[in-house]
Amino acid sequence: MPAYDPSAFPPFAVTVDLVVLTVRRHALCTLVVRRGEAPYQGRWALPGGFVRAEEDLGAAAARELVEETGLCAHDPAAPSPVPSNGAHLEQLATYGAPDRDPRMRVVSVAHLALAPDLPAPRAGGDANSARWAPVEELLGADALAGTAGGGGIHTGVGAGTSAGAGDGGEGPDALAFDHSRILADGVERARSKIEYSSLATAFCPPEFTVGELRRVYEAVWGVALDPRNFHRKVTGTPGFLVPAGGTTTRQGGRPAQLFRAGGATLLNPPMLRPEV
Amino acid sequence: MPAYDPSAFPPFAVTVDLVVLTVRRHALCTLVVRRGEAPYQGRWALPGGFVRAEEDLGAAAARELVEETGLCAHDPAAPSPVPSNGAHLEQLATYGAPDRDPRMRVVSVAHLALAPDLPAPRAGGDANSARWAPVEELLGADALAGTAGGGGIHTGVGAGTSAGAGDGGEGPDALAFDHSRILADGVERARSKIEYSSLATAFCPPEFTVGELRRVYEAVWGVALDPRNFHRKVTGTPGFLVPAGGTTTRQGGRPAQLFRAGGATLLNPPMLRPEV
DNA sequence: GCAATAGTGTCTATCAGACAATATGTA
DNA sequence: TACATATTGTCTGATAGACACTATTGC
Repeated sequence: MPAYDPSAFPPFAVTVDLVVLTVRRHALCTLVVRRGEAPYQGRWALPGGFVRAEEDLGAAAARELVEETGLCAHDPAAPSPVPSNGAHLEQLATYGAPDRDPRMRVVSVAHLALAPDLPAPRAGGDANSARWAPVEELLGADALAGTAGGGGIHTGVGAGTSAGAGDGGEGPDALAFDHSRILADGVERARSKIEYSSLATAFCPPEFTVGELRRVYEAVWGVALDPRNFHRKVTGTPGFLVPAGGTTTRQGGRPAQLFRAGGATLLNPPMLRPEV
Repeated sequence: MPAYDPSAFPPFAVTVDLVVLTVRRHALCTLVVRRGEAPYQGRWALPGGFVRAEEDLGAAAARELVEETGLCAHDPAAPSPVPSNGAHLEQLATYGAPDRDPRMRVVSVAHLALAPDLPAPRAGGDANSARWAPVEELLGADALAGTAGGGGIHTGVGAGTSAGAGDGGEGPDALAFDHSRILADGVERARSKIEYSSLATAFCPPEFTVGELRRVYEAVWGVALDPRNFHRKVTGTPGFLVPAGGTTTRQGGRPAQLFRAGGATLLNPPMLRPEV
């Protein structure tokens, strides 16, 4: 089989970037690393790196994830009996505007990872070069208000994906490259996907309480939910939660039942995100 | 600004592939072209091509779309008063398994296009090299049954996106490369997105009747819907449909009111897809 | 008249949203 | 005791699903 004529197509570099989300102290946070070199030297950016020559895109994202956080990616396609540990990892979208990297033509396949609250990040041991940043701080309050950008619900990355600057503003605190837009798209994906899937459990430890799960929804959506209706909804949806047996008082107050994520991945009918 | 050291990263070719969907004779159909060269010579494949050196990903997809169908892509991000003509175009997912093309490392950014029923395709004038193929014929009946594959609702392209063979079988009628999987992902995206958005109107001409819109839903979902409840739902959702003024009898029977797509893009509450 | 489609009215079961009271821990 | 959280019950409004009938065209 002859190879392509190399002059027939332009060469690209392909990278993966990671939107790693977690819930810390009632706030949705994402992992950012400080850039050590130009361009955007000293600015915060999403973690990422080059895809290797014989490496699958998902494998590259999983490798970057373990390098940055120590988290083992949990492949939702693989038949694993229980979400052992590991984070949820899925492809988000691909960003390839010609001028998104001033050095050369780079196409980045962004991935979205959801993880339980973690110890402080360790980026090569340098404590000052990686941190969990509240999403609100990076994107501005308008991003919390809901479907602000053109994103709409779900993965609706329209043709505008590669269009210009991000929603998160262009100030000196904005993320490097087009990472503000990537982050905004990832956050919107997470917000919409917890509506109709059991993905919110990916933010929780293996065993968790109904209240902890509710606080995940409240942090991701930025709203307050009625504890009674929430309890009725999640315990009444077949396959969403299965009792783990024990109780815990780690949240204070009356002991709460512990649950594990059930086998159901799709919620029907979905959780309803309050209007505004 | 120094360029990267070329030895620091492997070279990739980047392509766009198109899942162009339409509704023809009560069936969901997709555009396929016959391959003229190895590999997979003579097999049907999704249309696509290389991204040019200074070209945005969405622009490359729009260019391929107009080349293959003559359709002008309608950018949902642009503030156009009315969906003039043109098809809906959005990014779908990216496929980059190392062995997906035996000749070299190719990463393909798949896009999804939705269009009204069109005249027969014209692929360079060769009538025998392009056609509208019923999706059911390409993917098998199981794909019509609903959320068969690992896809789940929405764009939930999990980490399994780049995993091996497609759902559509490996028989001699299967599409080239991993295009069966790409098609399956695109179909699932369309099926889920018409639930909660007004995207079904992208399958209709600029002016259409409630019955025509209902037949779009029935073709895409592969189910029968109650005409009365459907009529109540779509006419009762603010901003979904606006009366165009006239009537038509092109479907036979009593004249039906004509509508245009309203400004609303998100449907709240969504259309409910019947449970199998 | 017959066939085909369009359009409307009603009943019911289900469910989301709004509300308060009690239970059981820790400080 | 004071406090914090968990857990359960009820009412009401909105709506999806099921169902039958009339309206208006072309043949």
